[in-house]
Amino acid sequence: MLKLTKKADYGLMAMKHLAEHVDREALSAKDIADAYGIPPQALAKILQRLMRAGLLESQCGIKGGYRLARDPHSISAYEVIQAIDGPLFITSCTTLRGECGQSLRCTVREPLRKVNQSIEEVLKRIRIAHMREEPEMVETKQLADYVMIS
Amino acid sequence: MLKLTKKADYGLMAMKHLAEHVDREALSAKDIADAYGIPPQALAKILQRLMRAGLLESQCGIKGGYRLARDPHSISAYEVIQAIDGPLFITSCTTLRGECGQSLRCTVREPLRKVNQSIEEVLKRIRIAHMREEPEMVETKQLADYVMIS
DNA sequence: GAAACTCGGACTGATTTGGTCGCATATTCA
DNA sequence: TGAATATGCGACCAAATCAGTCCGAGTTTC
Repeated sequence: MLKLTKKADYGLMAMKHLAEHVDREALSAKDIADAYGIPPQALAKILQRLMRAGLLESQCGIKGGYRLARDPHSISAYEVIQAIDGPLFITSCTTLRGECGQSLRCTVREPLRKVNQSIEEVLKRIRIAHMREEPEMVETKQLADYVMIS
Repeated sequence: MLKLTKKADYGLMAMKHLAEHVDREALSAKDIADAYGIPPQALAKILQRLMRAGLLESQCGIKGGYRLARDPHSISAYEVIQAIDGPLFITSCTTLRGECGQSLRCTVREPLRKVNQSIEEVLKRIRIAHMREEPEMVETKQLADYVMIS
C-alpha cells in the first residue's frame, strides 16, 4: 500500500541521529536503539546493511560503533531506503529485468514507471542532513504543477 | 517496499481500459479480465470496490457490466489506488489517527509526511485519460528541482 | 582474558497479499 | 416463466512478506 517498511523507518531515524552527532565518538547500535525505543537486535541488522552499502563506517570492539561514512548533506533518503529494502518499484509487476511476467498486455507499466521516477527523484533530493521536524521544503502543491501538464 | 499492490495495478488497467471504450456498451468484469489475463474473480471484486467509491457505474444482469461514472480526465490515479487499497501512508508508523504508537521520539515522521504529500500530489495529477504508453510528462528531473531546496 | 562491541545467518510468529469459492440478487431474452 | 449471464459480497485459504529474536561467530579495548 505504498508504504515504507519499519526497517526503513528505523534506518532513517538512525541515520538522522548519527548526522546530529557527527562530532561525537562512534555510537553503538544499542545507544541509538535505546534513544528511540527500537528493538536493539533489529536495529543492529539494519545498521549492518547500511554499513555494507557504504553509508556507515563501523568499528568493532568495546568503544566501537557506527559513524557516517560521508557528509550527511550528500546522503539521500533514497540511498538509505534502497540499502535496507532493496530497489523500489511502484508497480508490483516490474522486476529487476524490467519485464512484466504476469500480464503480457499490461498497459499501465510505462505511465507508472514515470511516476516511479518522480518518487525516486523526490527521495533523492531529501538528504538526511535536511531532515528536521520542520523541514524547509517548497510547498508541495507548487511542485505538482510541473508534473503531467499534457 | 513502496510498491502498489497487484489489485491497484489491476484497477488502473481496468480503468484505463474502460476509459478507452467509453463509447461502447458496458464491459463485464470477465471481458476486461480476459483482455489482460487477470483472474476474473479477483478483478470482479476490484471493480466492485471502484463502484462503491463512485468511480464506476454498474449494471446487473445479462448485457450488464461496468462503465466509468465520470469523465476520464477527472479521475486521478490517486483516487483509483485509494479506492482499492485504502489511504496510503509512506511511513509505516503513521495511522489514521495520525500518531506514531511505536517510537514516541520518532523524528522522521514530519519530514516523511512531506514526502507523502509530494507523492500524493503526483498521483493526483495523473488522470487515467492521460495514461498512454508514452505519456506527455514534463521531465521528472525538472520537478525535482523544486523540492527540498532548503 | 573478560567485557562490549560488530557480523551474519537461521528461525519464528504475525500480518498482508493474491486469489478462490459459494451464494444471493438483478436483468435480459427466448 | 425460466434459463443464462451479469453484479454484490462475505468467507476462506495459501503464499509471500515483515518484524523481530536467537545464537554463534570475530574484534577491539582495557
